[in-house]
Amino acid sequence: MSATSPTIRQRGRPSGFDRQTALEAAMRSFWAEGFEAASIDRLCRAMNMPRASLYQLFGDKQGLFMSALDRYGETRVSRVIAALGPVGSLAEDLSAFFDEVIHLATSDRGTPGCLISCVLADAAGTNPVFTAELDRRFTAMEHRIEERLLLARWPVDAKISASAVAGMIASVARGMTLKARSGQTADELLPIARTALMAVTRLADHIEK
Amino acid sequence: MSATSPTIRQRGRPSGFDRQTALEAAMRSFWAEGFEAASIDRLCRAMNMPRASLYQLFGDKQGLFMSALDRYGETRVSRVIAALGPVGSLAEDLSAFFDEVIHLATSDRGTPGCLISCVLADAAGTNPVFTAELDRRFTAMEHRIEERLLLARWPVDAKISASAVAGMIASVARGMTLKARSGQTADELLPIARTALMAVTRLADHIEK
DNA sequence: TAATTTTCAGAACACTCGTTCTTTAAATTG
DNA sequence: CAATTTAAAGAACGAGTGTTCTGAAAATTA
Repeated sequence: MSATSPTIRQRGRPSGFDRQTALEAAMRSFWAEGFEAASIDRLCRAMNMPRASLYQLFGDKQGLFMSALDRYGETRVSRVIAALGPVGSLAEDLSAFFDEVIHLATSDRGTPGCLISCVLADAAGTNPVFTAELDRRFTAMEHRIEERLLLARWPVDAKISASAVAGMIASVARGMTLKARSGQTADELLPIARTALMAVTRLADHIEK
Repeated sequence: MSATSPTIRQRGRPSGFDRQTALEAAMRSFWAEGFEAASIDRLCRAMNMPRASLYQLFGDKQGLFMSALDRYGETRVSRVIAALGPVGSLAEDLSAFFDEVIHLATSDRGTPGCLISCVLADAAGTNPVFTAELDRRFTAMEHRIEERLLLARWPVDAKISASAVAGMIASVARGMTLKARSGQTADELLPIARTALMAVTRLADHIEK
């Protein structure tokens, strides 16, 4: 064991909460209720964290939400991105991508839809910090998809550009999470994914320069 | 002039607001700020309507929001639906459909995105009334698109069903309104629409039973 | 003009909001 | 065992919430 081990005891009273567990709980609260509707009172209770610690760690409600978004990106969006591989063929990876999107938006009845597409998008209406954050996360996702398309030799000078196709794929995925928010199950979303996959495949087969 | 004309004067003091104008203002407030963030105080000011009249006419905040959704459907969604025609070919009508979606979500800087996809979807997270309303409006839109596809002789027994394609088209449209919420302009959304249109066209050309 | 009816303007209400502060509790250090 | 340090628990704060109530204002009817 190293002397500078990260598990050395702090000096004062040890905290009774785990930061990651607390952040997971906050993320889920925002996801279920929305940014405005999630109250600090309920957040503290769900996080098992006293108000003082919450404000010391995250600054304010907006800061907590941003941290919750980070955790969402690291634990949820990362799985969707990872499905893009490259693992198999483009079609196989896109299919896996959509499967992950559907799983993310429907697997937990308490948190339907997507934290970014359903909650952050609402909050982005008037808050410029959230608008920028939404744009950043949307753009990052599209770049990952575009990269995967280019890796599958999508012509850079095609009439329908890889970035446009990536934008369409991302739009379908987001639209599907909205449907999940309205109570649709995974089974009901699958046909949409299959259609989008088929459409992209057909597009790839008939690229005109 | 008929004796039972709808414009006969009321008995007491006339109201100083116009119901449709007020509802338009309420709709725009919710659209910009979200359901929770839009306060009754600001709503009354924007609607030029006293609190008492608001509560008498709409019951409560939720009732006002539902009425605002109705107006949104009648004045905004109706234009998108109308573009489906049938006016020209399927491709032409779908193109017009996407044009209307883009216009709806980007034409007014103060109300980016879509009231249903960006605001109602957030509120639907925990409120079952809103969940049901979101499902109803989503389903209605998809049925209209499916009807248009069937009118263009989309085979009822196709491997990729008309309802699945309609679901995909609606998903793309909704995903585009989310992008608009993040600040994207009409020009930036157009490639997504063009790609979706091309994809559906390719799909229609290669339907396997 | 007097009585009646409806609306208006805003005070009032009971809460809840996000945030800060104070006191007590629990750990380590010397 | 003190002294110190950190966290916990929750009271406190001012502002804002959705909603209801009250008295004055403005129209019509008789």
